[in-house]
Amino acid sequence: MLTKEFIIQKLQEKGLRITSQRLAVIDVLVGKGHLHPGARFIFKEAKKKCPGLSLSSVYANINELSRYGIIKSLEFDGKENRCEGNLEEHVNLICEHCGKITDFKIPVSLNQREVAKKTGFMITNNRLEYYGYCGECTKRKE
Amino acid sequence: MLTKEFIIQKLQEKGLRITSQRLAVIDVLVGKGHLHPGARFIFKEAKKKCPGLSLSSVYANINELSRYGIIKSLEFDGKENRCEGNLEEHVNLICEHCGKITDFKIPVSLNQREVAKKTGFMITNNRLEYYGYCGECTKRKE
DNA sequence: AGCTTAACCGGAACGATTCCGGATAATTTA
DNA sequence: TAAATTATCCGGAATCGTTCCGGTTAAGCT
Repeated sequence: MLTKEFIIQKLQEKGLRITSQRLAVIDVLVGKGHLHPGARFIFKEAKKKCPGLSLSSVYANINELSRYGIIKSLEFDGKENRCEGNLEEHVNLICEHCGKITDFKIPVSLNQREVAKKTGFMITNNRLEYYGYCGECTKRKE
Repeated sequence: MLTKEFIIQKLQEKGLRITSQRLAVIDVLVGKGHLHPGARFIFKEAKKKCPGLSLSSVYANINELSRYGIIKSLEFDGKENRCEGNLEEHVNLICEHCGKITDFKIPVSLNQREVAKKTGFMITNNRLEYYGYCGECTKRKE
């Protein structure tokens, strides 16, 4: 699981500064109950701890964390991007109704070597998503 | 494989009109050698056969075809969306260097019932992507 | 405490997509 | 095969998330 301490350590290794804005953003990213937050949500939440925070700084921080492989940024049809801290191979279950994103560990993962052998394609990253309706929204529908 | 005739038949079933603009767009979508075209590419190509074509019509057609499940629209980080006609479950191998998208049949697919049983999530659609470098771009790099 | 410069801010710019209202043409009906 | 209906088209304006910019602030080193 992604922790504040881990991120701070990583940032210091890279020589990046630990600013109050950055800490506020990180707090939201590692905060419980709100996995996969979008930029607007991070902005709104982080502003509580850091009132002067600007939206551009939120984006700058997301990009920086993403560049160093600390988080991953997922983007969706027109909608805003969502951040994710779980870097293990998994499938994202995305609810079309409420937007909630749940991680699902893959039982069998695609063999990257097999792909490389058959196609010559060298895999560096992945994005696996199933769209549909989460348990709660399925119940509510009935 | 997606054919022009198949699409036209589907459209007629749904009571949609067969216009010259629509045909030009479909021609690009089913055209050989250019799988996964983006809106701008479709616009540019389709304009050759239908000079008066507008970009908004291209988008309208993509949306219509997508709404009826004839094609799928994939979108990427800031970049433009890409259309795909292969609706069977597969992984898209996306080259970070040249942007080429190759389909890769999945040997073992995730069991949807298993997901539903464990999480209550009802899958309706999926998006499976591996990012990296295609064979040609890997060679070129060396 | 002073220096360097990464990080910040606000607002303007960007780019893909959508929305609009009037014009056009595909299809149906007589 | 002409008239009627209305889906589709067009061009341009609007939208919206994200990025870029130039000037300012403050983190971290000496």
